[in-house]
Amino acid sequence: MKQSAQLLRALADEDRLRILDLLLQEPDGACVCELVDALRTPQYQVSRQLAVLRDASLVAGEKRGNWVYYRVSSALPPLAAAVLKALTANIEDETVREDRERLQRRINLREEGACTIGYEPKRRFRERIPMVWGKTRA
Amino acid sequence: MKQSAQLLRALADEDRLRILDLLLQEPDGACVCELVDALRTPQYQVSRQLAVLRDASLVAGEKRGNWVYYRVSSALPPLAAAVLKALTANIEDETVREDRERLQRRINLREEGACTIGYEPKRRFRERIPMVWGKTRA
DNA sequence: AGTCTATATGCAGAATTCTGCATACGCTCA
DNA sequence: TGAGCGTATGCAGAATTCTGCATATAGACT
Repeated sequence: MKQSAQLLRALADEDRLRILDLLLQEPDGACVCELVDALRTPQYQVSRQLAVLRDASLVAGEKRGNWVYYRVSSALPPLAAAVLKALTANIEDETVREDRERLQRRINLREEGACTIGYEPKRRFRERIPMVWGKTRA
Repeated sequence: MKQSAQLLRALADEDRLRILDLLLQEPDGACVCELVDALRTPQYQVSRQLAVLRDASLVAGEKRGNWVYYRVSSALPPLAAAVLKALTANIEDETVREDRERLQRRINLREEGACTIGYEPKRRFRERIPMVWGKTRA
């Protein structure tokens, strides 16, 4: 019961729900800068909410080069699964729609399946990124 | 999305989950003093948590004489219904079991379906309580 | 009328959470 | 090695929530 309350607490935040919704759209993961762009929320906020979700075992992050790709945990507690299912069921939400659109646009900018651009000011494409989905170190 | 977060927020508390669990056991309602006894939590706390649940439209209260009987709202938002269903599904919880037992014992003390005793110190039975489920005034 | 009883709530101080900034960390590339 | 980048986090002040007490309110009895 106490655990359930804690779990619900981790879920009971609009930003975190938006993040989870986005990650559910991208089962293979999305990196933080992609989420930042989609949510239009400061990077440190997104990182913090991800930390909360991570502590609750709702998401997992994997580092690939400079980027960290997050995805929804494969084995969600039943309660969390029920919540997310019920959540994504009724989508008349403007915010959600826009978030998803922005994420999709951002995902389309990937090169060979990997994020290659960062944040606004310096946003320039790089040619040739050695690591693509694989580990960095040989 | 924002509404969902608010709803989850109302649910994300152990005491409130315990209350909801108890009220789900007693579809016809339980009065505050019965909940207080079952939860072994100060009366003002129970009243406050009930107020939170009431504000979230998760429970409804009806006054009968001095007593107020609460029950789970008949038309729960789908998200809340999903949460409560998932919650009451896995019951290996010691706390929940004890809560339910205490409530059941307390319910058994009712006379003609109505609560007739109050709180610990003065707990004495009264004979003849004019209002039973019905309105007080003739 | 006055008293008693069940429930609700105002309030102040404690505790927790939120917010934004600045910066730390780890990695990559020159 | 040093600069640059994506990400994480320490920190301080603001804001919110929690806690317990005391009391208010409404109804029911004498």
